[in-house]
Amino acid sequence: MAASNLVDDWAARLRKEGYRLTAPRRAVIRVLAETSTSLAPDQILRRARRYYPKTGLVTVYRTLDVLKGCGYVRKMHRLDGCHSYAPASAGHAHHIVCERCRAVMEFKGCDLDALIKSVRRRTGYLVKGHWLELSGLCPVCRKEA
Amino acid sequence: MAASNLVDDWAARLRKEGYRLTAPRRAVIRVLAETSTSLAPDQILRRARRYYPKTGLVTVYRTLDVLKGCGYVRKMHRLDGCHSYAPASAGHAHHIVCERCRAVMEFKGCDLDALIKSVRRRTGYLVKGHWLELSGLCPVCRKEA
DNA sequence: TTATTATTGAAAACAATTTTCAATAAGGAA
DNA sequence: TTCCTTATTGAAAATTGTTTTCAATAATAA
Repeated sequence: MAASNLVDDWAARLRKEGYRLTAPRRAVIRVLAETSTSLAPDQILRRARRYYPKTGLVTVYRTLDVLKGCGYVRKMHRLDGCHSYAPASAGHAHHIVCERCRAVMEFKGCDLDALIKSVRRRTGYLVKGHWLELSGLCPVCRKEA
Repeated sequence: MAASNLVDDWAARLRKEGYRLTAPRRAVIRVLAETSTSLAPDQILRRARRYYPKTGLVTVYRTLDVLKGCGYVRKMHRLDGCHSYAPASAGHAHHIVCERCRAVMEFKGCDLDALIKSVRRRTGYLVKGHWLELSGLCPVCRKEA
């Protein structure tokens, strides 16, 4: 989906949920809707300031919270820290992240049913949720490697 | 594997890698080898102090680093923060965590080959790694629910 | 246009982790 | 067993990342 449509969709949802669409908030939303890489708060801030120079770091965090609540962004997890966020679409999906350039892409259909059943049998746990994130090289970095 | 054997194994490996086996370090190792739940640094500290009362928080962090490097502990990831660690065994494995009591259990055999191939086909990414963590209710909490 | 109140961002506070540095102790060599 | 080397320690300080405070501003409904 094109970023500008994403921004509009997200904006409409936030408005519907009672949030106000301020300029700084829009700037942050736009950065997140447009990105093709995972971004940490300070990166989001720097980019948002291109659209609204007075954007504050706190607004970045607050807007991330709001967007997380709506399911529009998801936190990424890495061995060296879990500080980045990537856009997420509706429904159940996961991300694959490029180890090199941080490009992210979402995919659906994790197909973990068989594994979940097997783990349940082996451990006795009732499995209610899962976290899955793939990593590797994106098409661009693959070509350069 | 019994915790005392784990402690011995871990100690021997650390010694072999040139680390010294100090009393505080042993206390931390023991806590991590014995735990059946994921533990945050401050929790580890509190327990380690039962074995060696002068243990410092910094030693907890340092020992965690060392054990992570050896593959003996793994960081757990949660929506409300990624601060906990759980024991990990050699080879490729993942954890399932109880949402209620934080009990953790490791399982092998993630069987993601088919998914990885599918994602590769769909995204063009070369998949080189993955992170998987299951959550749910452990056998004990299941019975109480 | 006015009023309400959500939102802002700088500064401060908080939370988690890492670094500094003098003191201590593990462990190897003699 | 003793001595020496140096890894390790932990309190304090510093750093990093995030949240709270609060006066000012701005979105938006009436």
